[in-house]
Amino acid sequence: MRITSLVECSTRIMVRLASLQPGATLSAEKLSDLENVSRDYVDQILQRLRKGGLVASTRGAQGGYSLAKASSAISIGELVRAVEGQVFEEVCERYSSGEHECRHMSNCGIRPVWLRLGEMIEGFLDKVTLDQLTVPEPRAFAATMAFIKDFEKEGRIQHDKRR
Amino acid sequence: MRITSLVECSTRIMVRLASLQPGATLSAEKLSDLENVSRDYVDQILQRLRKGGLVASTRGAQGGYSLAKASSAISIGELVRAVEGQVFEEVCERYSSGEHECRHMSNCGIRPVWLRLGEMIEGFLDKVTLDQLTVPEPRAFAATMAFIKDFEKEGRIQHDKRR
DNA sequence: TCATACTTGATCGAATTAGTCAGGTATGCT
DNA sequence: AGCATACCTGACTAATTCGATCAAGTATGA
Ligand code: FES
Ligand code: FES
Repeated sequence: MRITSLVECSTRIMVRLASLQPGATLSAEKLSDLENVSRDYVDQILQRLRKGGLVASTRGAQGGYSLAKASSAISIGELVRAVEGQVFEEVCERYSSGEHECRHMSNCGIRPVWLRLGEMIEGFLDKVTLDQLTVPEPRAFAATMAFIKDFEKEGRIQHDKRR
Repeated sequence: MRITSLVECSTRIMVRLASLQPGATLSAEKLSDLENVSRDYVDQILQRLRKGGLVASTRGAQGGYSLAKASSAISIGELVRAVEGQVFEEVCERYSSGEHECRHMSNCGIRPVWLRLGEMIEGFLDKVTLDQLTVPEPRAFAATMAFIKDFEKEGRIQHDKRR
C-alpha cells in the first residue's frame, strides 16, 4: 500500500499554490520548474485539480493558477479524490465478479476490516488540510484530534449483514 | 490505495486455518477448493506464510497446514508483511533518488502526513487479530480501541527535522 | 496578431501485480 | 521398497496499472 507518484506530485503542487500571496498566481511552467516535474505532467495534474474545483485558472499571457478556496478548506482527501478518483478502493467490490470472487459477502468476518481500514484512511486524509502542510511554522494537527475523537466514539467495528 | 488480491486471498486462507479444530490440518488442495483459488497460487501464498512463521506444515500423505500459533496472536499486519514484505511504503523513500525526487526532505511539511498515515494503517492492522475475523459470533474489535487510545495520547503530528 | 499559457484526450513504455509452470523433496502407507 | 500424496522452490509470463508524453488544439493579454 502506498502513495502514488501522482498524489505526491499533486500535493507538492498544491502546497506551492497554498504558499502564494492572495491574488497571486503561478503558471504551469513555473510550477514545473519549481517542483521538477515535466510540464506535460503538471498540466495534466492541474487540469484534474481544476475539474475537482480545487484550483482556479487565469488564461492568457501572465495567466496562471491559484487555489479555488482557502487552503484551510482543502483537504488532502479531496486532493486525492480529484486526481485519482478515490482514496481507497474496497477489495470486496473489486473482486466481486469473475472466477476468484470475494466469496463470503454475507455475514463475512473479513469484510468489516477492509471497510474500517478504508474509513480510517479516508477519515484521516479528509481531516488534514493544506494549510497544515505549509512550512515554516507548521501547525499542530488539531483536526486529527477531532477525527480520532469521532473514531473513538463509534468505538468498534460492526460486522455487516450484506449491506 | 487498495488491498491487493494477494492479501485478500491470504487472509481468506488464514481465516480458514483459524477455524480449524486444534491439531487438525488442511491440505493446500482443500484450501484451493474451499477458497476457489488456483492450487499453484495457494502453494505460493502458504509458502510465504510459512517463511513468515504464521503457518506450520506437515509433509507427506495426509499432511497439511495449520496455524503456527494462536489465532489471537496473529495480526493482519503480520500477515501482510509475510506475503507482501511491508504494509505501507513510504513515498519520500520511494522517490528519493533520480530525476523526480521528493524534494524537500528536511523540515518538510508534507512528509509527516505520509508518515503519520503509514503509522496509522500499520498500527490498525497490527491490532486486528485473526480470531476477530472468525464467523459466526464475531467479536467486537476491542483491540482497535486500545490502538486509538494510544494514538490519541501522542496527539499530534510532529514535523520532523530530517530524521 | 503574436506570444503565452491553459485545455483536451489519446497514446505508450515501464513497473507492478497476479497467477502459472516445471521440477523438485519429504513423508506416510501398503 | 515403491508409490501416492502433498509440500517446496524459484523462475517465468500475461494482464493490469502507473507514470509520463505527445499532438493538437482554444482563450487571453500585450
Ligand atoms: S472476503 Fe470479501 S466478502 Fe468476505
Ligand atoms: S514531499 Fe517528500 S520530503 Fe517533502
